[in-house]
Amino acid sequence: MASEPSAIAEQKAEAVEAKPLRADARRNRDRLVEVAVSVFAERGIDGSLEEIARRAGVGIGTLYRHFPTREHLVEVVYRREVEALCAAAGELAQKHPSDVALEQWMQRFVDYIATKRGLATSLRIVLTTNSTLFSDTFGRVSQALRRLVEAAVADGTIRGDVDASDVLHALGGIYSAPDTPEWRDRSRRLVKLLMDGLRFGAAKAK
Amino acid sequence: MASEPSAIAEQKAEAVEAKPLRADARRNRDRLVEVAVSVFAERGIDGSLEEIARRAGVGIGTLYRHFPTREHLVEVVYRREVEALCAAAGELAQKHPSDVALEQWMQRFVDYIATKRGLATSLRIVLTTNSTLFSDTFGRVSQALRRLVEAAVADGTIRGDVDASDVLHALGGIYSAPDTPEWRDRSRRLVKLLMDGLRFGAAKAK
DNA sequence: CACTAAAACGGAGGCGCCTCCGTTTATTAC
DNA sequence: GTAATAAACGGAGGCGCCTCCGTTTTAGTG
Repeated sequence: MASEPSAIAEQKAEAVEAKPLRADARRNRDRLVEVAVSVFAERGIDGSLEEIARRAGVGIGTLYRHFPTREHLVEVVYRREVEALCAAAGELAQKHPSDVALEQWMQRFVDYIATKRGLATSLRIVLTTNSTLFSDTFGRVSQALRRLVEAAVADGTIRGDVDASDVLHALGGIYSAPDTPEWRDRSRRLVKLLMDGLRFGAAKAK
Repeated sequence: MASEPSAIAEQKAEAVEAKPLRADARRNRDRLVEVAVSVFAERGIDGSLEEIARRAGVGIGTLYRHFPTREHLVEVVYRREVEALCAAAGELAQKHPSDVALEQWMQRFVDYIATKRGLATSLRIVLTTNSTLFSDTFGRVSQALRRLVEAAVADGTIRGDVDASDVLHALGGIYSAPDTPEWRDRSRRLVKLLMDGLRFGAAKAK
C-alpha cells in the first residue's frame, strides 16, 4: 500500500511535478521534520505525534495534513538521515586522503546505526512493510560506499582486489550484531580491523 | 521479548505447574477468548479490546489482567484455532476413508487460511515477532497432516512415493499466493488437483 | 492597497489504550 | 454458618490517535 511520499525532493525544488507549497506550509512542514528527528531520537520511533506538533508550535491537524500517517513521517525522517550520511561521503572525500575518508565514513556509519539500535524492531517492521524505502536506501548507501572504495583503490591507498560489495558485506555484520553494551566499541574496532586489512598490500604501502 | 503465555494448557488441567484459577476468573477468561475470536474475525486483528471486554461483560481491567498485551490475547486465540484445525484431522479420519479425510482436511485448511487472509500483514508481524508461536503451530499442523498422509498411504488410497512434507510444500503455495478475488476458488481447485495426483497410481486404483 | 478564492491552520471531540486502586467475591479455616 | 484474606473485578482517568470543520492566512488580481 502506502508509497506516495517520494521524499527525494527535500531541500530544493526539483524535476518531477509537485506544486510549490505555500510559504507558511513549507515552513511548518520543515519545522515538523526538524522536531520529529529529535523526538524520534529521544523517545523512539513511537514517540508521541502530539508532542511533535506541540514542540513544532503547530496544531495536530497540521501535522496530519502533511503526514497522513506516522509511517509517512518516519519515512521522511529516515530518508533525510540516510541522505545526510551519504552526503558526508562527498565531504570526507574532499577533506581527507581517500583511505582516511573511507575509514571515517565507516565510523560515521557505525554512529548512525547506533542511534537506530533501540528502534531496530519497529524500524525493521517499517522497512519490511515499505520495501521501496529499503531498496532505495540500500542503493544510496551502496553508491556512497562504492565511490569511496573505488577512489581509494584508484590511488592505491587500499588494496585493489576488493570492491564495495565486499566491504558492505563486512559492514553488514555491524548492523545485525546483537545489541550488547559493547556493541559500539566492538564495531569501531571492527572498522579499524577492516581498514588494516584493506591497507595491507596496497600499492602505496605505508 | 514476550513469550510467556505458553497456552498449550487450555482446556484441561495439565502437567506443568499453573495454579488453578478461581472459578470466576476462569469463567471470565474463557468468555474473553470466546468473544475475542468473533471480534477479531469481524473487525480484524486490530479490533478494539474495549469492545471485547464490553461484549464479554467484564471491565477492561479484567481483560488486561488476563492478557497483559494485545499480543497475548492474539496468541491464545490463534493457538486455539490451530488446535481446532488439527483436532479436525482426527475426526475426519474416523468418519471417512483415508483419502477423503485427507482431501477434506486440506479444504478445511483453505477455509482456515481464508479467514486469516485480510489480517495477513498484522498476523505476519506477530508471527515474526514470536517465533516460538510460529514453529509450534507449524509443528502441529505438520503432524496432523502427516497422520492423514501416512494413513492414506498405508491403506493404499493414495500413492506411496510421497510424504507429508511434499504435500505441505504444495499447500505452502496456498498460503503465500496473492490475495485476489479468485483466491479461494483457485485454492480449492488446487487441492483437488493435488488429490488427483495423489490418487493416481495408488495401490487401490479406483 | 483592497478584495477574494484557495490553501492552510489548529484544536475540540470521539475513540482506544493502559494503569491504578478502591470495592467485591470466592475460598479457606474455624 | 461466619470470619478472614487472598484473588479478582471493573471503571475512572490520563494520554495518544485521528477526523472534521470553522477560522485565519497567503497569493494572486484589479
